[in-house]
Amino acid sequence: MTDNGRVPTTTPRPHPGRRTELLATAASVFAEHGYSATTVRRIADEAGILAGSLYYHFDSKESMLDEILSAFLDELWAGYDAVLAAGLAPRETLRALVTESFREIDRHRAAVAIYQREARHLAGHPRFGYLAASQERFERMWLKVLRRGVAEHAFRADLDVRLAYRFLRDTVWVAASWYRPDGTHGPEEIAEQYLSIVLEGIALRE
Amino acid sequence: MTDNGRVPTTTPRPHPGRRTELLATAASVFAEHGYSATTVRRIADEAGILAGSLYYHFDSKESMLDEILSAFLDELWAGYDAVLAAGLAPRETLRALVTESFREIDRHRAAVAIYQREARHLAGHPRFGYLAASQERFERMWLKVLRRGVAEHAFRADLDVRLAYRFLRDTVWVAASWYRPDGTHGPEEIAEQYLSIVLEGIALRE
Amino acid sequence: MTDNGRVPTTTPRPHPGRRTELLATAASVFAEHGYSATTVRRIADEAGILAGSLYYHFDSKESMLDEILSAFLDELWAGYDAVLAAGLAPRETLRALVTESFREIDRHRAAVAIYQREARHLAGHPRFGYLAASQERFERMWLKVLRRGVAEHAFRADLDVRLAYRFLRDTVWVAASWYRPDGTHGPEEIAEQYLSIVLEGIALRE
Amino acid sequence: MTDNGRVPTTTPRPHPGRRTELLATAASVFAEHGYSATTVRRIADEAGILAGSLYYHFDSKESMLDEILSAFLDELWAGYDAVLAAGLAPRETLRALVTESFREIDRHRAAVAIYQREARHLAGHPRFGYLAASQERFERMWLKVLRRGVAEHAFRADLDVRLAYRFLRDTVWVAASWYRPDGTHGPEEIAEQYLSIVLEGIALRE
DNA sequence: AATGAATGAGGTTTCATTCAT
DNA sequence: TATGAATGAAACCTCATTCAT
Repeated sequence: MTDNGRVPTTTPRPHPGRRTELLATAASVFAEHGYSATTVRRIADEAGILAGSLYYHFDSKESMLDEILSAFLDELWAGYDAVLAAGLAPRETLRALVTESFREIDRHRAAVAIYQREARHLAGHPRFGYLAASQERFERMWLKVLRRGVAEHAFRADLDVRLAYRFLRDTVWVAASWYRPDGTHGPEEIAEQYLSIVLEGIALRE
Repeated sequence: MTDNGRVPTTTPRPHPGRRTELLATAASVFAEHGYSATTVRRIADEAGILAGSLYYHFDSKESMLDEILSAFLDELWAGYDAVLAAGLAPRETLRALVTESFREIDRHRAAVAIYQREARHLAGHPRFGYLAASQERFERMWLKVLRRGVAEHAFRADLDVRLAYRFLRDTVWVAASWYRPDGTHGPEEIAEQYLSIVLEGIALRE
Repeated sequence: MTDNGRVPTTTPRPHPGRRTELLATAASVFAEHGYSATTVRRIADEAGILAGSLYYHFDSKESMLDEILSAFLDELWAGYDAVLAAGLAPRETLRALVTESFREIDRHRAAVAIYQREARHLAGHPRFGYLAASQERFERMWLKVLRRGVAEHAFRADLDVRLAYRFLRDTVWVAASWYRPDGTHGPEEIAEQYLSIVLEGIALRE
Repeated sequence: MTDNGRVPTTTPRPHPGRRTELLATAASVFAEHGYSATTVRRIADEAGILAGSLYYHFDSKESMLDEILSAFLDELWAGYDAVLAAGLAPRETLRALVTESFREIDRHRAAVAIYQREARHLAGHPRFGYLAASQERFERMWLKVLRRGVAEHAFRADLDVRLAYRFLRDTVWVAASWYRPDGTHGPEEIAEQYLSIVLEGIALRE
């Protein structure tokens, strides 16, 4: 057990299946080129097999996407739920949620990048209805935290909570597009710096 | 009304630019569905012509994308250059750059959205080398402003300028994905609220 | 009147029409790239107009080809008929026919090249039935000359006339693909050298 | 009949080369209709598959052409090189080269016909640079043989070697357009008759 | 005579998917 | 599990042709 609970995803575990490896490959290609610009053949090439062989493991290209996104969201919400269940004060809740988000980026960078790029467009399809549901839940969660924070004088009274919500949402997830974990900073450190800007601003206080 | 039979120039001239119209159509479809998921036929449908007819005006789907992005970047940099030429103090420069960015989002929402989604992926292609160039110039510009601001005590001394740069960059452009100008707030007002968060933070100051 | 009756085709006569100029342009493009690889736009470009404008002058691309080929064949047969009407001996008839052929190559190089390339393929189409007719007439003409020449001891008794016919036919017309009149030799001189090889062979006689 | 259940190897093996079959089909269609008038669908029809299926085997229509021509030229030069390596006298070298050429026509009729029709036009494209190279090598080879023949009194002293070269070149290859091997004469016999005309001429010797 | 814009048919190519082996 | 070959739909693009101006 490591002290931060991180398990590098590159370690191939005993063998929960070729599927998992292939999904990781698919996710990384989707993340790099976008879902619709990614050909099934490209994924197969990257995995060292032929395109047709993927269909032994998956129904379709879409179902790979589906598995990637739903697995990611499941984990994400498990993390969020744990935070929310802790019953912290607004400011601490916000810190914990942001930190948890950066941990998810660290673990599922590819999935987060795919989510960022494709969610709006996919949310319309019935198969991906859970994306829209998740977005709404996400929004409710943040608005609630922010409103409580304003009410309890943790956040500025003049805060436009809807704007702040979008600000936080974008700010956090877009990081997936540049954050590379090989660096010296772990997700918690990055989160800390983000929070410093979000909470205190960049201007010098007089 | 004129005595030489010429129609007043305010009347829509023979075609100040069918191209321009078609590019706007293309941009809005690219923005909505993503470049590679957009079919040329969809653009044509939206424009009320047949798919093949687009090729009277453009070489290829890719060249439409190219024109959209390069026209946008040209305008964007014209705006930025005007701001930089004004020689304002760091804090005011930052305000002006952010405000200018929101104005560009207002004018070229589709182009900005496309840029957001596709730039990283495109920057590799030789044809889109100017995207990479623009990104570097963008980074240099922001880092310079932020560093000067720290040096001149406009911004916090402990600011991680690289992180703040990414923060600003993402924060500003991602707004293109949700900002809708039909609302009551113009780009300047949105910019003002963003700046308030970025500069002062969301936490209540004691 | 020149002493060989040649009129350079590049001289634009008083104005028998834009048609003639355009046909010359079309012929040269067809000759260079082949009929089906030639686009109507290419012809128009070469002529300095837009593709659609060609249709003011011609019904179709095919009708341009038709005019080019039929004009060529008309002139060719006028020349051959004059030779045949002269009632020369076989050997002199052959010389005259070959010489006349080289003159036609000189005047209608493009048309000859087109004919070479496309005749076999076109002869099937009803519209180009005259090509097949011309080919048959051509064959009959040559076989007659050769047979008479054998009978009258002008040509070798062991000559395979069908093979010799093909040999002559190919040999003469293929010259259109390399013969360039800018050189120092006129068509009559080239013909003379060809005839020397055809009649006497290249081997040294002991 | 074998005791290990394996089908005797004379039975069409799994696929010694579907590619090769398809190339033969493509070559025959290209030869008949010309490269650019040939549709990929026509080739596929002739092969009994769908047009798209060709792209499992080949990159493009152009790459089929490329393979056909380069395979042909490789074989052709292997044959010529064997002849040249034999170190025969000029007259015998010429006989052997012409005979070898007719053998190639016999084996690769389609490729030769395509070469005849398209080489000049293609030699410009970078991809087909080897065509130009081959043409130059061809020319050097023939000029050398002819010049040696003149010097060694095998051929007429007054021979215009450049003209004779073109004459031979055209004469030999154009035969591909009419020569059909189903006939009673093999390529060697046709070559013999050609050589008789080329060497001795058609005129009766007094 | 010529332009500018479009049509519509059809061409080449791509690609997710299938399936016998 | 995976391959090799193919399908079939649809994508991008080309091009001869039309037509109002």
